[in-house]
Amino acid sequence: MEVKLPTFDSVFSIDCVIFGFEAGELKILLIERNEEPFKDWLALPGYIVEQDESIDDAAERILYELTGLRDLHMQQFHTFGEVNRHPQGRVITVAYYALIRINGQKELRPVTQFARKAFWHPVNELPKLAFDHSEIFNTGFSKIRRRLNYQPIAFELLPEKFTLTQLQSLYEAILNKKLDKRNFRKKMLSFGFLKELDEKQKGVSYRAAKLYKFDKRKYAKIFHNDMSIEK
Amino acid sequence: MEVKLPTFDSVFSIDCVIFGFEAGELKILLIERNEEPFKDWLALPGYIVEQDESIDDAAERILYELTGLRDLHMQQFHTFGEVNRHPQGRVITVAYYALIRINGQKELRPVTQFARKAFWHPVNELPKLAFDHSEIFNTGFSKIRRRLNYQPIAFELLPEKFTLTQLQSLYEAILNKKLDKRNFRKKMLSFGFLKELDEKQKGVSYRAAKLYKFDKRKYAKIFHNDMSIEK
DNA sequence: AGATAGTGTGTGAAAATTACACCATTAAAT
DNA sequence: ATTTAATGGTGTAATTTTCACACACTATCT
Repeated sequence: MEVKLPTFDSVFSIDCVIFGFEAGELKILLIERNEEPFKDWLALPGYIVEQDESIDDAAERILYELTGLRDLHMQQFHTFGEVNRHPQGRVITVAYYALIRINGQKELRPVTQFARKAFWHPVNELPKLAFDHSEIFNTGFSKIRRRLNYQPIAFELLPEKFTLTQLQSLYEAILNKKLDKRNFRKKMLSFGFLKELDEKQKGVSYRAAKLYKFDKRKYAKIFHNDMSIEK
Repeated sequence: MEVKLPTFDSVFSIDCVIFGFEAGELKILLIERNEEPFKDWLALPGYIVEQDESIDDAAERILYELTGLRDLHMQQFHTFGEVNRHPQGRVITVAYYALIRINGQKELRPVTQFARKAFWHPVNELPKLAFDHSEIFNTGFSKIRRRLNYQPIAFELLPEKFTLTQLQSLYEAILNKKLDKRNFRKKMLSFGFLKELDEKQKGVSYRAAKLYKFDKRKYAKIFHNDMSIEK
């Protein structure tokens, strides 16, 4: 009964596409590799899965080790399994994405020697990346663009308190198109999950904008099941 | 320079959720296992990936070996990587789905001894399945339900020539809700990718319905980029 | 006091969605 | 020949959603 499974002489890894938003620009997290192959190249944070950890756990651990970032909600979006992805052998990779607030405080500090450094890079004008990481990035970017239409993922990229203009410019950055201000506000507010605060922006040299919060509880109530579908 | 990659002492596999539509019912393809563990249990068609084949190729091969079916367009939809999914060791599984016309002609005939037989089973009242296959099925089913809203996947389940009533009842089976006949027809026809044929249904004991075809070329023209998104 | 930069607001037209019911056609049964 | 059972096929009005569009207000800086 205790049959031993055949083993698979290959490597199983994780790559992470981590989106952030800063200064009106959408960015992703890259590392500078400190190991062959592709030493000195820029790459997505990624590494090998251990045998006794789930892939979700591995994704968290690996991102932490390479960038110092923790406790993000990462979601897998695709698995890359072509035969010749890696110059040294068969590697199968599950790609994850997350969206987070870029936060000056949280320093990006790799805790392994495998990455020399980690930093944010605008998604426009990405340089060539190691392996097939450009393809992985593109796949991930299309996924979140689509997901933006039916999931409240944008709020994970903004500070807790944000203005409607910030929210709009984030949508514009992800969708890569201009939106109409009045229609955007009307629609966002009509969802009913934005909570208007009694606070205003500070330190700006123009009329201060109202601040809003994303109200998870209301969101959950409103969209208990799904958003779309007609009769 | 030629660093050997560490090997991963684990198994990498594929499971397939194959949807078909027959007699007004949505069905999936199951096999009866002929090997431990879970010998004699019902399961999704699935097996181990070889080292020199891509995961997409593996999915095709495995489905063929277990069921005799070939040349479907399978798409991966999720990777299952919990540590204790398999009683005998670490197994990571990429799950694929496909939608196909069930066709009496094409016999389901496993070509390996690993499956005793393969057969279609209605998605309602699925029995307990081996491993975590029930969870895999559920995940896949939600995916296609969502994808139905923005991709023309339903046509893959119908014969080449179909009636609008058949199309509607398929939508109803997937979405698990009744739709309004007039609105459904109006909407479907308004897309402009259904080609009305000069033919009618035969062999029915009531008024014969017009037959339609899905016109891929027109579909591609109309939806070159994407369907949704507002301004 | 004036320049600057971004905030905040409403309406009307067009399009899409929804609700809703009856006659037409065919084959089989009588 | 007539009836029955089953499904095919069609239109309209009310409602909701989407879209296009422009200007006055406020805070700060000089």
